[in-house]
Amino acid sequence: MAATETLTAERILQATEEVLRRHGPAKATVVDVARALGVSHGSVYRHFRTKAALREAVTKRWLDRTSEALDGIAGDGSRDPETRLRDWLAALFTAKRRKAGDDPELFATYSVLAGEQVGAVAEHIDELTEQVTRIVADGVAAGVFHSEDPAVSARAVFQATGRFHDPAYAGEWDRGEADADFAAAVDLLLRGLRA
Amino acid sequence: MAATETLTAERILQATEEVLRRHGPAKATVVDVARALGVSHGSVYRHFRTKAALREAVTKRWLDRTSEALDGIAGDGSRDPETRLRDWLAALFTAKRRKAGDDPELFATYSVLAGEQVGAVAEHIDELTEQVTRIVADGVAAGVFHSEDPAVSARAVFQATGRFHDPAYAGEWDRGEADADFAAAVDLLLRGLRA
DNA sequence: CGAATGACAGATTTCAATATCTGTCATTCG
DNA sequence: CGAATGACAGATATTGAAATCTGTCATTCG
Repeated sequence: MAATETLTAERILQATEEVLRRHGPAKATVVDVARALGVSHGSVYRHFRTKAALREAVTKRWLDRTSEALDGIAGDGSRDPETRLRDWLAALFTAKRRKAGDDPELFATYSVLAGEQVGAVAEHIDELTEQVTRIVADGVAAGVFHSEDPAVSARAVFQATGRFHDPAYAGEWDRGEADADFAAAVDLLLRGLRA
Repeated sequence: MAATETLTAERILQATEEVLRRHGPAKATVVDVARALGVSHGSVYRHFRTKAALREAVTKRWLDRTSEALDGIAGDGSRDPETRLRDWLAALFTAKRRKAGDDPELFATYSVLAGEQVGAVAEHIDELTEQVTRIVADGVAAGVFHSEDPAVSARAVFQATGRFHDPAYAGEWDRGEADADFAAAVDLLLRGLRA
């Protein structure tokens, strides 16, 4: 964190993540971030108008990491839609479960941030739902799925699997039934989608 | 609340509900309950060993009211299983939404209690899932549903509709999309269940 | 001149003293 | 005699004064 480098939004975001990791969401202050960077807090306010804006930017970053990883699966037109949807849902569940399990405190921290940044989360969910819509639409085009409206079906699939990606349920992802429940949910939903 | 009546568990539960309604979950104390009844708090402890036990009893009562209302629909063998399942899910959603909308503070209070009483909630969920299992099993018997294991399918249906009954989502039940989302979810799940 | 500072007002958080609560039990009451 | 009480120890919650934080802006620095 050499104070010699120019102060950029990017460096501030990195420092903010570090402070959040160390202090948690409640105790992470703008002053802490400035301290970590060796600058005055006034300088941070030059790049982010408010603390909320800074938190939102950090949250967006974190959410985007998930979206990008899944986009590859959703966009892979070479594989059949049913497998792709199964893989996509499994990848989402696995990624969330891993994050929650590996570093529960950091996951909890970001869950709190997500709760604050309703707008950013809504956008993220829209992105993910859009990915599912693409898979469903491909399936309809290929004649393997039935759907009046792929966007509506995708939304239903995404919401119905909420238990396996919504942080509110993170506590249940460790329990033994989780995998069986997930398999049952996916099987039922895919039966519902099949032409 | 005449102090002349004998002190029964039932009277204590009624007083506790009243105190919870007035003070909310954080500020409702055993001393408050005793005060409301015009007795010493020691007397309350004669009927409930701990404050947690008292809260659990109140929570169970509240949860049971929901279960009973739905049991009638689940058990009505005269109607076809698909309609029954649709009605059951709609009744659950409507009941929850009405409670949350009519008296948001009381609903929030009971949601907090439910969060404390994980055991009681688990039992309640088992009861509800059992009701769905009955409907699914009837459907399989009648040849209108397909399911390897009605209990597993019922669990999947119940969990997949969590967004429409889990208090964690109460904030979204008012939003305009809720009804369309619910309809889409139920349609997709029923397509998945049909033989 | 634009980037960074730090003093400032008002809002929020922390902390320690104080008050209240939980759960027990020897005693009282009817 | 069984039901109810209230004093008590330890745990928890409330309170208000002091410390810290947020966001602004006139001033300094390079």
